[in-house]
Amino acid sequence: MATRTAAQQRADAKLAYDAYVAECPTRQLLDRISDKWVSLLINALAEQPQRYGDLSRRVAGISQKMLTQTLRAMERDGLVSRTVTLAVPVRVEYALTPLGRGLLPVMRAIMSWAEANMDEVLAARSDYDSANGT
Amino acid sequence: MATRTAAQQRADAKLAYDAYVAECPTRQLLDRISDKWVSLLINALAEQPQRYGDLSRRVAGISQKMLTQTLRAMERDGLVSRTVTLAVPVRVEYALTPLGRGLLPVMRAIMSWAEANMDEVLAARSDYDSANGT
DNA sequence: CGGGATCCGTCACGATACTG
DNA sequence: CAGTATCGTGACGGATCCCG
Repeated sequence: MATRTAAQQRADAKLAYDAYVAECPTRQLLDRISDKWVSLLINALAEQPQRYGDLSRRVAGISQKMLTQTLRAMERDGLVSRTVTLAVPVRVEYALTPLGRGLLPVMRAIMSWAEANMDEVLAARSDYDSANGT
Repeated sequence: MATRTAAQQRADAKLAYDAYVAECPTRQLLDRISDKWVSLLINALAEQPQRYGDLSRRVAGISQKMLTQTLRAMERDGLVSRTVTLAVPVRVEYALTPLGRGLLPVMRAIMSWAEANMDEVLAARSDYDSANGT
């Protein structure tokens, strides 16, 4: 329970002391989209609707906790749908909603940029590192 | 020193256990871009080059620690430049590099999507919340 | 003074174990 | 198979101090 509550109170706190957020509510959404796991999950689900275990393997680095937590948050925001098929092994399938699917072009744009400029970033990175010794 | 080291070891650890990352190095970049503060700072710096204190006020919710840390990471990746003008009060100005400026269209796309679909997300959110009671 | 490093408390995260 | 509960670590925010 502490998980979502914590995220919530951070958002609330921000709204309280950050006028910039208040006059531009899209910051909340940008925060949600700018989540590491959200972007990965959206891309994963873009290929096809997938089950919990599939996503767990597809994204690989994610823990069950964060997978559940992120999936819940995305479901709450209407980005993904959660379909439970009651069977002997319970089957839960996650899929992108039309709303979530609308994020795909944006995600693809990010991926494209990353692919195109990866080497430049790597160069800058090693450059910076060599300048700082360690 | 623990700051950059931490970010480093996370990246290293990921490369070690995540095969999906290995075959698609753009994931590292997506991680960097998908950072909450990075996106806000890019947007802030897009308007104009700004000093440390300006950014601190502009982004508001950010702590000095995270501001410095994120700025360093972005500088390392060649997204921003750090110019120190030696004067009585030291003047440090941060600006987007051409590489970082290339991220602007993507960021603007995200912002546009957020603006366009904000109400839908909010609706889904309250819908979900009312279904869950608390 | 402005820029930033350091210390500390807290909370979010990751790994593991357990349940329906 | 899909999740929840528990626990340890470390990342983050806040305050303080330092340096040019």
